[in-house]
Amino acid sequence: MPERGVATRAKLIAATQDVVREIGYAHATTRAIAEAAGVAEGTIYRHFPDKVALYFAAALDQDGALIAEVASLPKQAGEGTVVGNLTTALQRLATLRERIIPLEMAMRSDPELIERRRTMTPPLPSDGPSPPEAIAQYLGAEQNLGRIRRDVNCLDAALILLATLFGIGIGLMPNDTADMTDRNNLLIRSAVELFLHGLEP
Amino acid sequence: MPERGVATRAKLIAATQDVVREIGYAHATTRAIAEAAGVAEGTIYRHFPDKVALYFAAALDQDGALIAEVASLPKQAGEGTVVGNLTTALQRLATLRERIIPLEMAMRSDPELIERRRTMTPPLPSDGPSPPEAIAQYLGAEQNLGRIRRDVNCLDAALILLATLFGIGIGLMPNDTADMTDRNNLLIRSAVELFLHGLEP
Amino acid sequence: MPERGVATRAKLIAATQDVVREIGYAHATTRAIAEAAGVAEGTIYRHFPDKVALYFAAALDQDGALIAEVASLPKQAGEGTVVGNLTTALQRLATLRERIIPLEMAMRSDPELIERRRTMTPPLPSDGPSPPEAIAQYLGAEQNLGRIRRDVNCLDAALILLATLFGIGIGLMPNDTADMTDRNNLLIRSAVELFLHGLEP
Amino acid sequence: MPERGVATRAKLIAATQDVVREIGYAHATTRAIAEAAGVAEGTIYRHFPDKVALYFAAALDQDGALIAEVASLPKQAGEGTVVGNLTTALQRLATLRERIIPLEMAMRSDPELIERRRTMTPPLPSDGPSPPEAIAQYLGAEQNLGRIRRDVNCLDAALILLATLFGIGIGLMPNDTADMTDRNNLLIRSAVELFLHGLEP
DNA sequence: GATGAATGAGGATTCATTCAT
DNA sequence: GATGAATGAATCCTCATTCAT
Repeated sequence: MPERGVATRAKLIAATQDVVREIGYAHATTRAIAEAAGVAEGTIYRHFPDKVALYFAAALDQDGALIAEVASLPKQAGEGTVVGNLTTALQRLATLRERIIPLEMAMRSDPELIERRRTMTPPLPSDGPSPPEAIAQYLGAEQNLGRIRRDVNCLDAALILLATLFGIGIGLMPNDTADMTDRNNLLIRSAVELFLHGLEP
Repeated sequence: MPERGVATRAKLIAATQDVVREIGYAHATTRAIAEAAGVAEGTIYRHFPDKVALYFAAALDQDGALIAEVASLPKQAGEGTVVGNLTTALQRLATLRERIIPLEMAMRSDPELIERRRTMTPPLPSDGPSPPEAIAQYLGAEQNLGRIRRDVNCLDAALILLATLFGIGIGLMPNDTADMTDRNNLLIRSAVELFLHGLEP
Repeated sequence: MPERGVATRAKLIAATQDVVREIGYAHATTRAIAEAAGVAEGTIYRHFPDKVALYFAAALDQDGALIAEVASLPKQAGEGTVVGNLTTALQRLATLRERIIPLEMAMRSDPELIERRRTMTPPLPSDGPSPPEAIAQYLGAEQNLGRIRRDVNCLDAALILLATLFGIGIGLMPNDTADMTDRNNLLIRSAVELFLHGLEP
Repeated sequence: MPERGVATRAKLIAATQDVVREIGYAHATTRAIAEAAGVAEGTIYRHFPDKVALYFAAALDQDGALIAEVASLPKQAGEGTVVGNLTTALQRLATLRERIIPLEMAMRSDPELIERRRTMTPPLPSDGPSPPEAIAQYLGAEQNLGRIRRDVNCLDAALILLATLFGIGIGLMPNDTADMTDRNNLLIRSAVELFLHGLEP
């Protein structure tokens, strides 16, 4: 049975994700977040010491889900096709991160958040590989199976794949497309195919 | 020789780029910008109708330089290697955009700026292809020369390359490296090589 | 043997005195007081209608003890020395009031408390003389015994003695002394001696 | 010719003294002070870094006048009567401090202000003796002239006199008298006479 | 009696913008 | 053109108080 305030905390995290996505990090005020969560402004401070702590909770909210998602990737080495495995994994990551992309951007561009993250006690000992690690492990396993070129640095390749995913997620491209999710999933597949087959004939 | 006001305008734009990079878009106040520019706060409003206009001027400041930079790319088709041509071009873009990456992020994630950009009169009739267009043209030319696979959508490939560049520029990767520029240039080269040769054996 | 609620009430009063002394009247929040008392914030309102009532209870808490302390003073007229009798009485008052000096200051300088006190029903029919009255009575008795000059207004003298005591208690003097209580007791004795013997040769 | 904001600064200091006296230190909000000064709330922060700095400026506002007032006291040794000299000096001090007594109390009872004062850079090298020093010097000079007993510690006596003045100023006595200033001046004279002649016959 | 989550008015402070100089 | 004092709405946060448990 959930204690009295667990639901409120969850509402605040969801509201933060929604508000930052809808009106932007710079305009996501405590007032707007409280209103979206359907609680009083003061209630925020019963659950989080300050606004930045709420941002962090909202941004890291799905870290567990992300890690769980990619944890199984290395085991898939040898099954199906490399393109298929990576495309599926990246598309799932993209879906999971859709809500928090603006928060991730803020955490990477706002020096206040960067510093805070640096000095923050890590939330959990993270019982699984992070996305870049998991992808690098998967690529390494495929390398051993001969399905990936031997002269490739797997960690760099994983980072580059994720950088591409991030760039696509931000909507680097002219974003007047109606269904952004579909468009992005197509681009992710194209990107993976390009990465695998190469541009050269 | 620039008149008095022109120099002030340039100082404000440079100060905006510096301040946004150093303390973040959300914390870049008019006071901080004016101080960095060495002018009084009120002076901002002699050159720009409001703060958002200053952001735009700062963010689009180097659009001309970017366009000039990539304009020559299509003409290089057939010369040197594809990897070399793209690597050089992307590294130059990265260098030019280093100052304004945080502003670009803000312009893509802050709905206020997105809307403002939508309703803004385009600054110049854009006397050249934009970076994605130029890269797509280059890839198309190489395709005609047989140096790029025929079954590749050149515009998508260009967008994916730029998304990767953007993701790298944001510092998606653990950014504890001292010389970020060198690290990024290496990653850009790796990314281009991956894109060209593919991961598959 | 006190019931459950009586002990809680006492804890709240003691906590209020402690907290006001430690962090100041202006910063003594209900949260801090409840925490110091080891009870929940809501519990305060089970014992007092509001925070001001708690302040009053804490400030007047030792009025009974003060009155009891000075009640015996007039009877001492003629015994020992005047200096000794007054010094002992004032030092005892100082000790008793040590805990509540900041609350007394607040009750004399915060118009909200002053007004509230004015309209408050007097807590007890005051079964004894107040400190100024008791001291004045004592001085009058000594006057009759010829140990105090006849041309002295005893009530004024008592008020002045207490004003001095209050000024000393506030720590008017440079308060870097380690043991403030000892220093104050010495000053009280010096003050009484000055008052009695006079500065003139 | 006073610069643009000197008058505003003075208005803010006067308003702070008035508001703290009228509604108490704990209720003297920036809003109330700004309103009393006839300026916008934000204007406070153009002249003072924060509210505490404004309190300090208001509390120390008349330190120069106080020091100037007592500076001449030691030179009066031997002139007139000791009672007259001290009474006049103390009554003048009382008048000068009337506006700031509540602020002085706050500065002595609020740990935040005490700490701030401790770490504050002294406003001026204070080109004169402080009130306790000046009074002690005066008493010492009279001692040399034989008008004060030799076995008296002049600094302690000065501190005790000022403690009495402070206690009287706070209104330790039942403060329902209409004209508090007159009543206080009478008490000050009585206190000085008591101090000089002593209570003993 | 006791709790502590929730409240929302109010607090200090910031900030984009204006305007007299 | 340039200044910087003034503005006041808006921001983050606090706090006395209430109430369902």
